[in-house]
Amino acid sequence: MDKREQVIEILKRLRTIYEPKIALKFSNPWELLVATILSAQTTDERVNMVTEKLFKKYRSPEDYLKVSLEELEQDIRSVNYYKTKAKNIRACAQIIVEKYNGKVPDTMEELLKLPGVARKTANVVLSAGYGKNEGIVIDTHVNRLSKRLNLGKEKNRDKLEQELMKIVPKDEWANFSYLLIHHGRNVCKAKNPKCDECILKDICPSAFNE
DNA sequence: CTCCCGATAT
DNA sequence: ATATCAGGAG
Repeated sequence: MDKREQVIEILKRLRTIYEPKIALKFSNPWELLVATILSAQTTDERVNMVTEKLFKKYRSPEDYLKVSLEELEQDIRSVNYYKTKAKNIRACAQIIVEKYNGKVPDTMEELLKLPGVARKTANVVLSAGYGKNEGIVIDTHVNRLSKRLNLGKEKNRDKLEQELMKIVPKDEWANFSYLLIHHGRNVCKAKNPKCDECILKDICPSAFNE
């Protein structure tokens, strides 16, 4: 079985147990951008807890500019790196209000110019926010599972993304990312993966062999 | 490579 | 106590 066929089989199986959707809660691209910035090194569950209150208090990018940086920091204090993230969210809001008329950009090029936004965050906004398949979301889970499943071996995340883009059908790029992320959180965990109950164990080179 | 620097699981 | 969590910037 070559890698392309292996990917098809993996997608088929994971689709029977997960929805290929992002777990972050949001109702527009701006909220998605904020939630994704908050999600760095933080579980989606915690981000959703924070944003549930946050999005009621701050409705638009302008609202984030009306309060002090310290107040925004306190409102997101339970996520990791809250000071850096508060600064980045504020700076994003400023740029989006001034340069983009309050609308989050919908191209990779423009998104990458925003502070605190690299390819991972940009790919999330493009795929989950605008329905565009520009690339593959490479987060800690996609990175780990790709290596365990022997789909890619590049250490550099941008190179791994290029490697995976060659073996995953383009119309499945977004689905691939979100299915692997769900599986990474629930079964194929960084520590103590549950290989015995894994739906992929018979085709995984790393099963029971960590 | 280091810094950022909270909450939770083990 | 320590590893890890939907990372990115300097």
